[in-house]
Amino acid sequence: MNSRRASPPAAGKQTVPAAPVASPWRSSRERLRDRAVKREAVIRAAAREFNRKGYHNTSLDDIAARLEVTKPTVYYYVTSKEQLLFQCFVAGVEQIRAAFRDVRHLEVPARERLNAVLRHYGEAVASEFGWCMVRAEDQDLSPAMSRHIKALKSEIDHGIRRLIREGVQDGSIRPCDPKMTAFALAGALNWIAHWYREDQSLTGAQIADAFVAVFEGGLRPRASATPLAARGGTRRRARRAATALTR
Amino acid sequence: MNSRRASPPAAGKQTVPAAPVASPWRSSRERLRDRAVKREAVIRAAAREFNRKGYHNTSLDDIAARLEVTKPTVYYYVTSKEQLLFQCFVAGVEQIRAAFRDVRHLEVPARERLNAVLRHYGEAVASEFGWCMVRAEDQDLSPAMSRHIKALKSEIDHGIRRLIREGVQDGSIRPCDPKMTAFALAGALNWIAHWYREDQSLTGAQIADAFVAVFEGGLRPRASATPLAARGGTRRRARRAATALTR
DNA sequence: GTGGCTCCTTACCCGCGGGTAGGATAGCTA
DNA sequence: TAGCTATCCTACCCGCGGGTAAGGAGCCAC
Repeated sequence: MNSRRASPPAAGKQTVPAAPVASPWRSSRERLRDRAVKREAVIRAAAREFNRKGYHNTSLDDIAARLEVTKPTVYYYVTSKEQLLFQCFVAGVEQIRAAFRDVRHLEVPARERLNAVLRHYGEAVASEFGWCMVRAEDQDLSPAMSRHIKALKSEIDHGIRRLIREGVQDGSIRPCDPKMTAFALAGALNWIAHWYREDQSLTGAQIADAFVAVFEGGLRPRASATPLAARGGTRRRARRAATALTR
Repeated sequence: MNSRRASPPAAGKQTVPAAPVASPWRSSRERLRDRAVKREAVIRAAAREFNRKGYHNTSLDDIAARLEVTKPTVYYYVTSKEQLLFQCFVAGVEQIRAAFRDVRHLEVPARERLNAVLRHYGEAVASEFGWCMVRAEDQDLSPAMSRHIKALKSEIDHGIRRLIREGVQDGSIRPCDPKMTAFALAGALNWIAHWYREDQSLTGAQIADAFVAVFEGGLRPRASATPLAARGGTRRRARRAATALTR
């Protein structure tokens, strides 16, 4: 089930999106014949295209063209477009489930475990499967698959809530509403899939780190100042207009 | 340009989604004839359908059926499906722009102004235009409209960053990276559009309030405890397994 | 009452894209 | 050499849905 480690030939990282992704069919002469590898390549290619153009704007001809094969070949490895999306989703979500498993037995406060999960979460969302994982709409899927996906999402959601509750109990997280807090955290991370592009300067992990820092510390200053966000805090203002648009 | 205040007849809030939305064509006899009102009704109906089924899964026949008219009638008020999405987007984003205008001249610390904006932001995302505003993909739009939408989104993004910078300067917000912080905040709020349904218990404003509380305080406890998220914080753990799944 | 305008209809076009039918080719087995 | 299977192809089907053509019913001006 988790044989998703073996990546295809990988002909070096190419930032030019026009170039075809590393494809097992590359030299039509000496074709490899490992079915699983090819099937995986199909799923990866689909993920990339969905990522670039969205599910509905990607045709199976597009995906096939990327792999330098024809549409029926894609259908040889996959039964429908819907299943393709589903597989991409599962590939992405599996990374997050793995993160939960990894921290489950760490002997550190819950907040640190939560942070570790969120970091992997961010990486997964920034990965090539991020789009599919995050934006697979249940309206695009059959009821059965929709249920399946909802269950997986719910599992992750409740995993985060549980870590939050544990953190509140062991004192590493300040008291809060686990449900809404989980929504806020997951939402911020999910949203990465909407703006992140691989050719960006930051990696998924770096973004996740930055977000975790924001979540941990909060906006309000730690030291002293503004005792209760009280009324007349007008003082420091005034030089506002001057500094507004500079840098 | 901002004549978007006048809402149609509004025959009471109906939670049953099957029932048609309040429609000016309701009684086919005495039809109103104010063009702007009808056009607006078309846009609202489109927003509702996009919200329910997504852009690509909504046909113009669906929208027309909701209004109890035929497809060409819809085309009488709108030139294309794309424009429909764009109008929904603008309607939503205008609420947020209004929030920025409202706080611009308040004489309070920047953090409070930011909070006010985020509250309105959350309300807008939870509104009927939330889906369109947040999930309108530029891949679905012509280059021209895509540019337009990007510009509006960028304006909002930079508005948030500016408030954060000002907050850091006036001391109401602890030092942070404005860009990443803005991404985290906006992402969490945008994500509301993915899970919020109108028939839910919480209103958009309540959700936004809860999120703002999380952002402000942060996860780390305020008082004492865990000086620097240091190493061996294993102590309080142990009763973990017992309390994990209770409540 | 006639021309013209607004608004909405029925009936249609047509391309895109998911999905399939029915072979070819290549390699393995014997 | 024949035969079988795995893999990939060319050629096709067909429904959905965006968008249009053309006309008819009400209404107003003169």
